[in-house]
Amino acid sequence: MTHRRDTDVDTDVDTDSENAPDTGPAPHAKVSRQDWLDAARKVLIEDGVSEVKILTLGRRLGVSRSSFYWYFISRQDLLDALLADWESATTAQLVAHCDLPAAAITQAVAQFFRCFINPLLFQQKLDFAIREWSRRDATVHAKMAANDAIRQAAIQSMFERHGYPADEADIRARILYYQQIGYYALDIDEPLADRQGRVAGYLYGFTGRHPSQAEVDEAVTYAEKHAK
Amino acid sequence: MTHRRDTDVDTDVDTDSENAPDTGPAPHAKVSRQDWLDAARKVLIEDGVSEVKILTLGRRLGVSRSSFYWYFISRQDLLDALLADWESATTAQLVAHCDLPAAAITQAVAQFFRCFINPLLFQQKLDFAIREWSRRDATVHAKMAANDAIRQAAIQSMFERHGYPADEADIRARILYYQQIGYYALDIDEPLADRQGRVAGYLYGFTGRHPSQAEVDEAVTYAEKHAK
DNA sequence: GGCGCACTGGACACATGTGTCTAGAGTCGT
DNA sequence: ACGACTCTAGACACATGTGTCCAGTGCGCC
Repeated sequence: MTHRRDTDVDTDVDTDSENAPDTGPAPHAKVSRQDWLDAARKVLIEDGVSEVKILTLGRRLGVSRSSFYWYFISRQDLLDALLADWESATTAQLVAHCDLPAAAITQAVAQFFRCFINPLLFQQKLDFAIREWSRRDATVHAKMAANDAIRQAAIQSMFERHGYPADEADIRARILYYQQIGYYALDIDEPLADRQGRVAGYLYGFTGRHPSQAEVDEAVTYAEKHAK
Repeated sequence: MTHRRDTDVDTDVDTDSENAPDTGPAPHAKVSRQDWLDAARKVLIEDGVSEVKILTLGRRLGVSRSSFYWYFISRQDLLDALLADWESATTAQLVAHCDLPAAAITQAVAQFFRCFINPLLFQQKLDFAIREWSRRDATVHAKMAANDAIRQAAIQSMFERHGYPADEADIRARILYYQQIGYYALDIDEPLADRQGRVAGYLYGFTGRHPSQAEVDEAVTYAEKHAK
C-alpha cells in the first residue's frame, strides 16, 4: 500500500503516545504527527477551528501538504485528535482544584480561582476555543456539555462540603462557574493589579462570607507569581 | 456610472426603512438591500461571520451574486452595515432596563434579567455572534469593549442607587454581567422550569438579599410569558 | 550495495469563495 | 415608443482550500 501507515485505532494495542514503541519515526522525517497536532492546536486557539487548514499549517511547518496525509487520514481526523487531547487534560484539573482541602469556603474558592489565573493548570484558551467550536458541531457540543456538568457538580459539592445546603450550593456553583466563563468570553484586557484589587470583593460576592486577610494575601501573591 | 447606486449614508435624511421616500426600489427588483442584510444577519447569528458568504446568501435568496454588488460595494461593506445595525440597537435596551425604577435591588435585578429572558428586548444571539466576531477583528473588538463598559457601568449604578458602596457595586455588577454572558456562552439547553426554580436563589446570590415572594412570582410569570 | 520502508514534494482534479465586466430585462417619464 | 434608469444573470479571472496519485529521497538492515 502506498501511503498512510496502518496505525488506525483498531489493530495494535495502546498506540497512545507519538513514540510508537517499536517502529518510531524515520530519522529523516521533517515533521512528526505531534508537530502537526501542536501547530493545529495553536491555530485552533488563536483563530478558531475554521482556520485550522492543512495548507496553512503545512506552510507554517515548512512542509508540503502531502506529508499531512501520511499522519492523518483527513482534516477531520486531525480535529478528532485535537478534541481527544483536550478532553483528556482539562476537566480533571478543574475538579482536582475543587477537591483540594480548605479551612473555609473562601479559601476553597480562592484555590478554585487558581485554575483561571495560572494558564499552566488549566488551558483556558484551549477550553474556550473548543467551546466556540462546540457551538457548530453536535459531537463537540455533547462532549463539552458533559464536561461542563462534571465541573459544575464538583463546584457544587465544594460548597456543600463547607456547609451550604444543596440548592444554595447549586446556585452558587452556577454563578461562580458561569461567571468565570463569562469573564473569559468578554475577552477583557485589564491589568493584573485591577484583578487583584477585586479578590476580596469577589470572594465575598461568590460565597456571602468575608475572606480573612491571610486568604486575600495568599490569592494576591499567587496571582503575582503565576498569572500569564 | 455602471453599478452601485450612490445611496451612501450621507445624502438623504432618514433613509431608514427599506421604502426610501422618493427614489425607492424599482418594482421589478427581486430582492432589496434589506433582504441581503436580514439574510446575512441570520447567518451571522447561526453560523458566525466566517459563514457570511455572498455566494450562499445569493443562493438562499434565489438571486445571483452579481445583484449583491449593486447594493454593497463588497463583503466588508455588508459586514460594516451589520455591525452598525447591532450597535444602534442593543446596549441602549440593556441600559434602559438597568435604569427602570425599582423598590428594592432584588426587583431591579429581576427587571434586568428580563433582557436575557425576552429575546425581543435584547437580541442576545446577535450580541453573542458579534462578540465572537470581535475576538478576531480589532475594530469590532473595540466597539464591543466600549459597549461592555457602558453596560457594566449601568449595572453598577443600579446597585449604587440601592445603597451598595461603589466598590461592592462594581464587583456585583461584574459578577452579574459576566455571569449572564457566561451562561449564554455555555450554550446550555435546559427547560424553562429549571431556570424558574432558581430565580429566588439567583436573586439572593447576586444581591446578598432575599427577594420577596411577590418579586419571585413576578419574575416567574414574566418568564412564562416572554421566554423564547 | 542494494532492497524496502518511512516520509515528502509536486502535479492533477475539483470545490467554493471573491470581485469585475457586460449584456441585457423590466419599468417609468415624457 | 423610446430612452433613461434600476436591477439581474452569466461569463471571466483569480485565490484558496481539500484530497489523490505517483515519483521520488534518505535511512536502516540484510
